[in-house]
Amino acid sequence: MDYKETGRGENRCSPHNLGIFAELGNDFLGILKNLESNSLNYAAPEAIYYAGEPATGVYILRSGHVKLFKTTSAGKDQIIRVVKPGEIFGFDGLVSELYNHSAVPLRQAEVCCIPVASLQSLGAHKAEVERLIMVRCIKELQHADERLLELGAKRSAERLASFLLEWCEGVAPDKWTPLVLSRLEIAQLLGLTIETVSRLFALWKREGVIRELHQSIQINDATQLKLRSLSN
Amino acid sequence: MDYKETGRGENRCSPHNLGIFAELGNDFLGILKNLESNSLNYAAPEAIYYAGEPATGVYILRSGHVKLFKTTSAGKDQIIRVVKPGEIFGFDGLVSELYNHSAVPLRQAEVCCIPVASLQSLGAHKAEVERLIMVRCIKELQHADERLLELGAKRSAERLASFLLEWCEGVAPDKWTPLVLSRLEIAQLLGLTIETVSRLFALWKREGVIRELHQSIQINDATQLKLRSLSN
DNA sequence: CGGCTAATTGAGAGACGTCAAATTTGGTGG
DNA sequence: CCACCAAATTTGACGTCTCTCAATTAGCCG
Repeated sequence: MDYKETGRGENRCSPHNLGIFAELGNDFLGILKNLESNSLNYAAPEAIYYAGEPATGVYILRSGHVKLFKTTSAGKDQIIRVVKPGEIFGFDGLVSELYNHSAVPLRQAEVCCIPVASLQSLGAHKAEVERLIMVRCIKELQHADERLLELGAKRSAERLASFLLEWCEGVAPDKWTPLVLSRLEIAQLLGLTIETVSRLFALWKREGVIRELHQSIQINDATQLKLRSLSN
Repeated sequence: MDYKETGRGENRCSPHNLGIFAELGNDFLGILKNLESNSLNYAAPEAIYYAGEPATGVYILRSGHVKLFKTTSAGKDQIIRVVKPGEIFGFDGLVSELYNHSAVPLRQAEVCCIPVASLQSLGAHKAEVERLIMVRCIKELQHADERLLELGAKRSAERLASFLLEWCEGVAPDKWTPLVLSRLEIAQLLGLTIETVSRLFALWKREGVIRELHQSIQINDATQLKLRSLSN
């Protein structure tokens, strides 16, 4: 499969796998199909959009992962959120002219792009969509609250432990979870440096709390990790 | 005026000064008046709601300030947001059972409480309200993004400088702005300690960048402060 | 196998936190 | 108006967590 810029498919989004909008039922899916929504493929280093660009589209992630981040005046990145398949992102355009953050795939991402203009012309279904977006927003706000607590009130080990637990949430203890983020990206997410993240990984691997193979991780001792995610 | 618990007025909210909902026009204000929305007064140490309580109401702040915060397992507070008059807060109930954070007035707060149940029975106006809440949410999400950048990627001086600039935003350079937060609360907002905040204040006052009198501050050298809010 | 990038590891420095004491502030009652 | 008290703030000395800088190793792809 070719995910280069030139290889990006510009097809209609199929009604399947539309994540949040699936709740709207097939009625809506039909409508959405008639919108000029495009399915787009992105590879790792290329941006879906940059902070400050005109916010023309709302995106649904269909596969892969997307990191949303802001950049300091010194060029330091802070990852705001990692988007998982089925989730929506980039809805700044519903409120403001420009995107508030940048969006880049972690490795690869297949997204469905819905122009903001299309959402305005939904007629009877507009309210439903706005309700769904409202619900999604509130949930994200709650998630942001949690992240603010992490960054503002916790130490490095607590942050990393929380992150790993969340990342591997719902995975069987003996199963491997692909760690799509590099050390740098984990550091940028947790407000730390590559080195501190690396040291904690090394320590916990030596202690047998976690395991890592290729690009995947496994939580060996969840109890211990939960312990370390708590402020003592 | 008595803001003690016992002195809390339980009147209907007048249609004036309803902040975000004002956009809905008088039509809606009439409807809102018919809802069982209560005007409530709170004084500093008493909570409007606590994290984990059933999220039964949505609030509009009519006067004063409210801090929204989460508490660590170690009892450390992180202030998520400071609510200003006209703003809405506590809309977790539209999505989840329980409040996700706690809400306490900084000094005093007059709020309008709208039961979630009432919002559900708005009929034709429900969509309008949900749209307004969606818009508000997106804006708050953008604000949260900025705060995450502050906490994750900036040093103490940069955080405090940004905060002061935002707090005094739109105030004439020779006017005083009431600093409603204590040193502790500023520290809890910025993810620092009382002492570091105090030291920075002392330094900047010595340098003549800011001034402080009673509980009010004034930015003497905005250029210098902006300089210090940027990552170097 | 070479060459590049990511990750690891070590040593040292610095920013911020912690602890404790001194000082100021604001409110209260004489 | 002043004295007094409790709480908030300031200030200092010190500790430590995390960053910084640098060198080494591991992983990956042609």
